[in-house]
Amino acid sequence: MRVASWNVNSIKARLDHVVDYCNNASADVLLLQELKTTDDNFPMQSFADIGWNVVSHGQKTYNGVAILSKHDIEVTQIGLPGDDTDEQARYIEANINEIRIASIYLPNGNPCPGPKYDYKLAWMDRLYKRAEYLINLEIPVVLAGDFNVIPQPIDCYDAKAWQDDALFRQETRSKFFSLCNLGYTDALRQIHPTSAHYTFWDYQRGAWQKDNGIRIDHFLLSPEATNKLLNCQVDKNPRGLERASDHTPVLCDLSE
DNA sequence: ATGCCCCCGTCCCGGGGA
Repeated sequence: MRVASWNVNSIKARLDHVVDYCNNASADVLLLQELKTTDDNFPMQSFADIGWNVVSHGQKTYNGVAILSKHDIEVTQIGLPGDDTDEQARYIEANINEIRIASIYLPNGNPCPGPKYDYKLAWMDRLYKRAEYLINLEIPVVLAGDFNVIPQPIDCYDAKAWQDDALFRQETRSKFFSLCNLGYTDALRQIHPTSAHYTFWDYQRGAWQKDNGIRIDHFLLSPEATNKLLNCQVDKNPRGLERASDHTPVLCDLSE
C-alpha cells in the first residue's frame, strides 16, 4: 500500500494538481494539509468522479486536513484530543485496510518566543499523548503530514540561518525526538540515513531554483508499521509545476 | 532590519505561512 502526504496550500487552488496526483501517482491513500476551506466547500465531487473517498476536517481560510483513499475510510478521530478550546483543524485519523493513519498539520510556531510558539509546544505535548495511546494499540500506525519540524541539520540547506526559528529550535526538535522515542520510526531517514531530502521550498528568493529547501513533512511509523516499510521517498515533481504548492509530496510504501 | 511570494476574504490590503 502506498501512502502519500502533501501540504497543498489550499485545496481549491491546487485541485487540478491533486486530482491528477490521485490518478497518476499510484497512491492508495493521500493525506492532505492546509486545505484552507470548510468541509462544506471541499470539492468532494471532483474526487467522487474518480472513485476516491474523502474525509475532511476543515475550517475557513486557515489550516484543514483530509484523508483521501480509493479504499474504505473509517474515521477514528477528528481533531487532536486534549484541549476543548482548540478550534484549529489540524488532525484527522482513520482506519484504512487495518492500518491507523493520521493526517497532521502541526503549528508553525513563529514568531518565537511568543503565544504562537507556546501553542506549538502545547500541541506537540498533546500529539505525544495521542501517539502514546496509539502505539499501545500494537497495530500498524502511520502519523504523517506537515510537522513543521526540521529534525536535523542535514534536513536544512542552511542550518545557521534557521537556528532561532520555531521549526528548528532545540525545544521543538526535542519534542519531535520524544515522539520518535516512544517507538516511532522516521521512515524517510530509515530508508535514506545520510542524504538530504527536502519537502518544502519557499516561494520567495528563488528557493526552488536554488534548492534552498527544508525537510518538514514526515512519516512516523509504529513498530508494526515499520515492519511493513518497503520504501519512503520525496516526489519532487509536483513542486516544479505551474502554480505549485510550496510543499511537495512524500511517499511511503508499506507491504500488505 | 525588512521584504521578497502566494493564499484567503463581505477583497486591492492585511494576516498567515515557513
